[in-house]
Amino acid sequence: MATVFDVAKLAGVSIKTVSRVVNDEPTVKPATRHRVQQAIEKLDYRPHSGARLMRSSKSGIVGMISDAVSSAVEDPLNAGLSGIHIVRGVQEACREAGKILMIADEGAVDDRAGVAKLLRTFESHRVEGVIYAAPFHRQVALPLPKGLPLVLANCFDGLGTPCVLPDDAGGQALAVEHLVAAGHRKIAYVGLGEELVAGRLRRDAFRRACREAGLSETATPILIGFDATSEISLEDLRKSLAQLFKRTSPPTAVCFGNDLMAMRGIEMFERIGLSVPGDISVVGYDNDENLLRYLKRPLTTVTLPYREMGRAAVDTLLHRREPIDGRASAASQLIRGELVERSSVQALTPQRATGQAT
Amino acid sequence: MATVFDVAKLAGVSIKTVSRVVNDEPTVKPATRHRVQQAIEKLDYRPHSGARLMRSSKSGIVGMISDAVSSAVEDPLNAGLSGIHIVRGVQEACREAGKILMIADEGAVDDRAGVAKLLRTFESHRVEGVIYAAPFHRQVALPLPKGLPLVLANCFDGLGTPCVLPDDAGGQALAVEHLVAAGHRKIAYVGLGEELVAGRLRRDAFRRACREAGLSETATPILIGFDATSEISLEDLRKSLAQLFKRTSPPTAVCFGNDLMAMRGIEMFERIGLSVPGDISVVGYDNDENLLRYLKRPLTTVTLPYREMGRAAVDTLLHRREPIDGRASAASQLIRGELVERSSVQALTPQRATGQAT
DNA sequence: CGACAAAATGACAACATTGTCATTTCTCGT
DNA sequence: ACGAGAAATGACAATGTTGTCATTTTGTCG
Repeated sequence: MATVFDVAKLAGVSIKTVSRVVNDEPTVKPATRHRVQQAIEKLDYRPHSGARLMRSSKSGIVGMISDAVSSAVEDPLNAGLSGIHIVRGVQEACREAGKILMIADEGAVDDRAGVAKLLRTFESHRVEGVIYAAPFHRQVALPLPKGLPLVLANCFDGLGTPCVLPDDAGGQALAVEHLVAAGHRKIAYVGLGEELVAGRLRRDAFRRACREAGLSETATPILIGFDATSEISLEDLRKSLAQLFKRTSPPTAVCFGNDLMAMRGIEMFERIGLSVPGDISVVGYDNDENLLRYLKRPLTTVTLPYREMGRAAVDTLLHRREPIDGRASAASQLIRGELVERSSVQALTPQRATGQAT
Repeated sequence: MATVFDVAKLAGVSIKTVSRVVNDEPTVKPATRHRVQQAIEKLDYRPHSGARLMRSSKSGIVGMISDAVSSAVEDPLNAGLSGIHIVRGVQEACREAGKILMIADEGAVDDRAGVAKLLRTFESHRVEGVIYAAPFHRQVALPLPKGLPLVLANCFDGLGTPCVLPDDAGGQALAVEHLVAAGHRKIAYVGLGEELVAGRLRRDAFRRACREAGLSETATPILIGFDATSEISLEDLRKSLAQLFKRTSPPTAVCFGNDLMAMRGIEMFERIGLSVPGDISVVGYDNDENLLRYLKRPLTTVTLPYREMGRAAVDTLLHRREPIDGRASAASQLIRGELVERSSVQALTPQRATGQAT
């Protein structure tokens, strides 16, 4: 393969001038530049990124650790496509920043030794930074790389490593506010397990938003701890829902922990003769388009802003926003997801809403 | 960052010995090896891949061009997850071969200039080869890289570039054979558009398999040209199906062009009072697990072996199987998908099967 | 114990590029 | 036409590693 020397000789210039042309430096006469470009073309010259890296120590490569692809394939039921969306955001942002992305997907993001090994590989390639993406909002304990910027996406450690997280609390509040604005005063919450960070955050946010809207705890019952991928758990949910709607004054709306759960919930409602949104309004969470495309009833839901999170992670990595006050100030970054209105929420007529509430 | 020199000094050996330890060469005394490893550990030394590449010209990197991630995110309706599965296969195989995978996803795999640019980038990084994956079985016209092995996955050019393709014909035959073995003698085919390579291959294979099973063309009607993501097309399909089942002797089974179409078809059958598989047996194509998880009725279908194709592509790239006879002999490689039996096909009792056929 | 082969280690060049700094070539204003 | 300053170009070192070949150390056998 041709080198700068070959190009220089053919163009009748020094190797340094070739380097200047290749790197788009301004101090080259147009005529010279053109001659060099011709020579490059003719010889099919490609700059040797290795040699380049040795001098400049700017690899232009960003590393990413994610199990998005492997779990989308190997565990489609649980994983969904969340990780893919984060990867996409990272890809986009990298492209815009002119960086090349190197993704390591070993399937086992939890394996500390495995992650350490990946980090070592990345260090060998002198990547400019690493993004670690978790499949769901959680705490992690990673081996921290020595001289390598690291940004966590969809997860956090307790150690001040910069991270980008979904604003679960803000999103859940959005859902409640939307329902309240539509006139609902009796809203049930059917949530994820307590063991999930998102489960805890959203439940608390639901509670707080209801309180702020002046809804009593009796009017806003909380059912929690369901796993929509487990048949047993769904059976539990069925029973709980049945009981809930046996009340004298049942909810007019339900916030579900995620879209899959909302989908299962809607199926249950329809089976017991409740129509959505006629009899009961429903709000999901995640805005999982891959799931929603199969739903007959378009679901109003809150977006989990994975793609934006990926973008934000790259942004944080490359522009390394300086802490404005204090050092850990910008370490954790919340990304707010928006509410997507579809047709699973009905606006109650004021009379009916107040009529039932009073 | 520490270099071989630092390590050598600390361990009291020459840089060459350090290199030997790093590269696991056998001619190092255990004691020396240990000393060097200690030094490496202590200094947090990471071999500089750039410098390494300069000498050895073995980058250990495989390049891949795919729009899997971008289209899974941006166009979930059409794209599905096919590309993701290919990527997964490639990832796996790369890992097993100790190679690092560099994925370029610019979203526009059709853009020749864009692809050319990506190839240039890969060449700069001295990747050991490039895999180009198409989102569906098709012909492509790529700018061919000069000194870089290229393998096509899920696509082919007419120029003898090595490629890995799904065995659409073999798969469709499998479906027909399965139905015939279950006693079906009147089988309809509801297929993809003619403009698709897979559509043509599968239709022809269906025709051939039926002929080989001794089924007449009247008993095996072919309806073709539907697009399950288009409402208009689905309406057409509805009409065509209605007409088909008005016959005096309607089919007892239907092969659909893909799983999504099968899903829509089943919905239509149920609407007109036909139960699956009681009244009508159904076979899909693709084995798209991401879709199938939402189906109530488990669908018997033929796997599109994307993952295996990814693996095979890497295999071809790295081991570069020598042509056994002739030069283009191994250029095109067909990967057979298996039939996955679920519960959408009913075995007809022999009496009934023959009774209706005669 | 000495000789000789084998094993272990080392010295040094080469790889392809960019940074530093020096040198040459223009461009103007007089 | 000349000189000053700016613009363009070039010479050469430096980067961190591995390949080549030389040298030293170790082990073995008579």
